[in-house]
Amino acid sequence: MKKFTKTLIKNSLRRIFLYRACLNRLKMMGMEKVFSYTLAMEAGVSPDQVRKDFSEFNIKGNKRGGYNIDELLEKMENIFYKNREHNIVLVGMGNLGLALSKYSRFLQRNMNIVATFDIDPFKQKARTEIPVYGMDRLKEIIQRFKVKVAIIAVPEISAQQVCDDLVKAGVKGIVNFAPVLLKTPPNVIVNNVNLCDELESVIYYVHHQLKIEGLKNIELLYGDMK
Amino acid sequence: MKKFTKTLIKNSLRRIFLYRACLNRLKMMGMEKVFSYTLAMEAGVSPDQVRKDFSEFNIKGNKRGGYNIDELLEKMENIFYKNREHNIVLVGMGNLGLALSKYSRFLQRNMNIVATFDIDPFKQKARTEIPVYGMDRLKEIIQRFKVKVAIIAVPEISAQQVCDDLVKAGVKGIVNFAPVLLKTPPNVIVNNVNLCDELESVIYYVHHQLKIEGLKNIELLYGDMK
DNA sequence: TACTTAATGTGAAAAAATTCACAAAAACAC
DNA sequence: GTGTTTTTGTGAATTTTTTCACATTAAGTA
Ligand SMILES: NC(=O)c1ccc[n+]([C@@H]2O[C@H](COP(=O)([O-])OP(=O)(O)OC[C@H]3O[C@@H](n4cnc5c(N)ncnc54)[C@H](O)[C@@H]3O)[C@@H](O)[C@H]2O)c1
Ligand SMILES: NC(=O)c1ccc[n+]([C@@H]2O[C@H](COP(=O)([O-])OP(=O)(O)OC[C@H]3O[C@@H](n4cnc5c(N)ncnc54)[C@H](O)[C@@H]3O)[C@@H](O)[C@H]2O)c1
Repeated sequence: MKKFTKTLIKNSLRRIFLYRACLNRLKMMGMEKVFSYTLAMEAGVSPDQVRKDFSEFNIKGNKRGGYNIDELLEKMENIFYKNREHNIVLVGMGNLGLALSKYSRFLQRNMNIVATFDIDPFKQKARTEIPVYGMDRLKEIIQRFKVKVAIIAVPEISAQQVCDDLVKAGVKGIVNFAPVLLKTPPNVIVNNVNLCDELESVIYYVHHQLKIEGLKNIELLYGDMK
Repeated sequence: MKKFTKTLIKNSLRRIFLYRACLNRLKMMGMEKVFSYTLAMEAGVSPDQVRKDFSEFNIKGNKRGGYNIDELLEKMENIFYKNREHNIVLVGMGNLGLALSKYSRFLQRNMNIVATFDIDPFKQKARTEIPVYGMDRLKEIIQRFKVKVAIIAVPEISAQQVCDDLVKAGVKGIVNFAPVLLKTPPNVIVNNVNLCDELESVIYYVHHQLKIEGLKNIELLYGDMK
């Protein structure tokens, strides 16, 4: 039986995002070029991995000269279709939605939240500059702005309904913050962000690490018994 | 050269979180047991994968009888050390920090934000019930509550400094929302959550999908030319 | 110009993750 | 109780990802 999944995000693409973040930082620090070694150090991967990833996306550098940071960044922007503007909508203007709507980095990266929606659009209107609409205008506005990607920040219980409405209105990609797995047609991409899981996975590793450290201490006490 | 990374989160563990979310939902829908097939459908993976993952974490079911949902959930809680309470701190009470501090699901899952910190602790004090302290009390409170895990929601520019302070105070795991890669000693786990990247990766896939669909249409127009 | 050095880029090898395939166990049927 | 069916659990096979290794290229040097 084949996999059912459709939300898989390739490791190499994930790392391209990572490299870009590193490059931006290195650039800010005044650097103009990098070697795979430098970037690898910065990103926490191996230099081979960096070169292999670049190879996959057909990014070329200069033999012995490394990579020009600006050129790299530009190539990456192309990968992300960054030249174009992307219109986004956000559904659910509660605590999280409000924070996201104020997040300026989205715009810095050409992702423009053109409208937000809430079942109760009057609640947050005063606290934000982005328009807040009722759900009845979802389809109209998504189509007007040719929106293809949406953020869901409504309670768990409403998420699937909102998702269905978005898909009906023509949305093809969703970042979902509600802790449910959304059901969508196969041509609609969903990226679930589950902050509880992120926190819990850290707790998991911390406890394991502590356990391992504890065991090491025991070993130190009793010596190597192998 | 070996990898430098230390923030890798194993796929199988990620999926255990996924399975738990699915199981909770299935339970809510009134189900009491599942087969690997059912859970796989729900989680969007293959049944083999489910069984293999369970095998890795030494979770056993009943031949021909599938798995009892409650037992599964309990075993998973053990994996996550869920029986214990986990004290967490949150640094940075801006837009995102405020939303996170109000997120009730953390507590539902035994993760208790015992205190929050901000360079300007008076700003948000009125808007939240969790105490907001100045950075001068970080070490004291972390040690008093035996906090091992922290959330960073401060601006990019301050994140490394805050991270260093947390590590000095004894924190062993960090969920970082600032879009920078933090440098930590090897025994400190960092999980970076980059919401821009999550959004951009969806945009990437949507555009590729659209491109592929476009190509398919061209193929349909011209027939199979192989 | 020729020689040395330092980096990339990519097939090949190794490792890791996933899928296959089937023996073993349990439930059910008669 | 015997036979059939269904599902688990896990080694083996396969696929994917990562790492290795080195030929290739460019820069520096004398
Ligand atoms: N607050 C956080 O920090 C946080 C963190 C991670 C995940 N989440 C998740 O994000 C979602 C929102 O969390 P929140 O804390 O902002 O909750 P919230 O209750 O503050 O906000 C939810 C908003 O959605 C609106 N809403 C409800 N039903 C709707 C519908 N059918 N259509 C349109 N809008 C609707 C509500 O009016 C409200 O404004 C939840 O699923 C939550 O689990 C929140
Ligand atoms: N707002 C969002 O939705 C969002 C989304 C993704 C990521 N982020 C990231 O999360 C971080 C916070 O975002 P925000 O929108 O909440 O920003 P914000 O400016 O609203 O909040 C930052 C808070 O950190 C505090 N702070 C600044 N320096 C500090 C220091 N040295 N020690 C302690 N506290 C300090 C400030 O007083 C402020 O309250 C940023 O790094 C941002 O990139 C935010």
